[in-house]
Amino acid sequence: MPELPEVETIVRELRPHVEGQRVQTIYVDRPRTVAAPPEDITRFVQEGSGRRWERIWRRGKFILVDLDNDTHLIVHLRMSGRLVFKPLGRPQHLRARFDFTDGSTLYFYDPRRFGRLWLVGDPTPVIGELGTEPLSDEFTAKVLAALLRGRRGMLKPLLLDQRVIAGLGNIYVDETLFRAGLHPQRQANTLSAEEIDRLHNAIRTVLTQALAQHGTSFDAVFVRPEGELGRQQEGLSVYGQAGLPCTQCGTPIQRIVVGGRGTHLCPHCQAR
DNA sequence: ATCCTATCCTGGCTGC
DNA sequence: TGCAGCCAGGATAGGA
Repeated sequence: MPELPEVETIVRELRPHVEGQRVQTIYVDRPRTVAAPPEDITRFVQEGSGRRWERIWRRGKFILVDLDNDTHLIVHLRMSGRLVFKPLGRPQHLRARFDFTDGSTLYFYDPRRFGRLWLVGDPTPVIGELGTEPLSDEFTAKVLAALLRGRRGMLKPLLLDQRVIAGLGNIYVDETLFRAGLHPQRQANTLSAEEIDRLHNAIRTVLTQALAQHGTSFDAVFVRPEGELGRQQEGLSVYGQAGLPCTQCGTPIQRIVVGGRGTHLCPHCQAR
């Protein structure tokens, strides 16, 4: 499940190989894979072919490629998408392929078919609603406090909302709340200044540590572009640890459902 | 604003 | 061993 650290890892590792490259041919498996132009493989292939990839970057969990004609290729991996330089998936899971003029190829695999590709003139309609970048300098405790103000819903669904903070997913929200010592079902606007500070700190620390480990390859869903795995799965405190003793206090880690999402927590360290 | 449910999908697991 | 059924999960849409 690629979240911010995984997507950032992918972008960093793709960058030296794809920036400056020109696309010769594109293959797309089925109309559904193309979000824009809507389900139009022909136009996607036509307009994307021959273009030079000027710059690759990330916003939230979206991967963006600025093309030489002022258009943009956008990729979202959703649940199970991967971008790799060598065939690293079952052939029937191949959703798209970009062949560059130097002979190299970028493969887009996605078993669950939730991932999407866009080719747009203006990326704003795709990424315009996204909230703050949690690792940017703009994301301060004060900004977080403002985001929590007036929110009467639960903390976890709020942190998962990409319009509020862009890039957190199920794994890192659970890890963040554990680190901050906060219960996922806490009402968001009831946090003290000290708790907001802890939460702000936890978000940045958890994401930074995961990034340093090149992401989490939990059940090997996430694979880096050259085939390596991330290492953060070894550093998880609560996600996927149900029944195991908490690293802080020994209490068994609990799994509950919050907002329809599997949620992992230590009932002692994260009291209500 | 918030919550809940459904939808999209398939691999992998559970239980019989 | 085989098979049916269920579930995870990012994002979005629709209804309450």
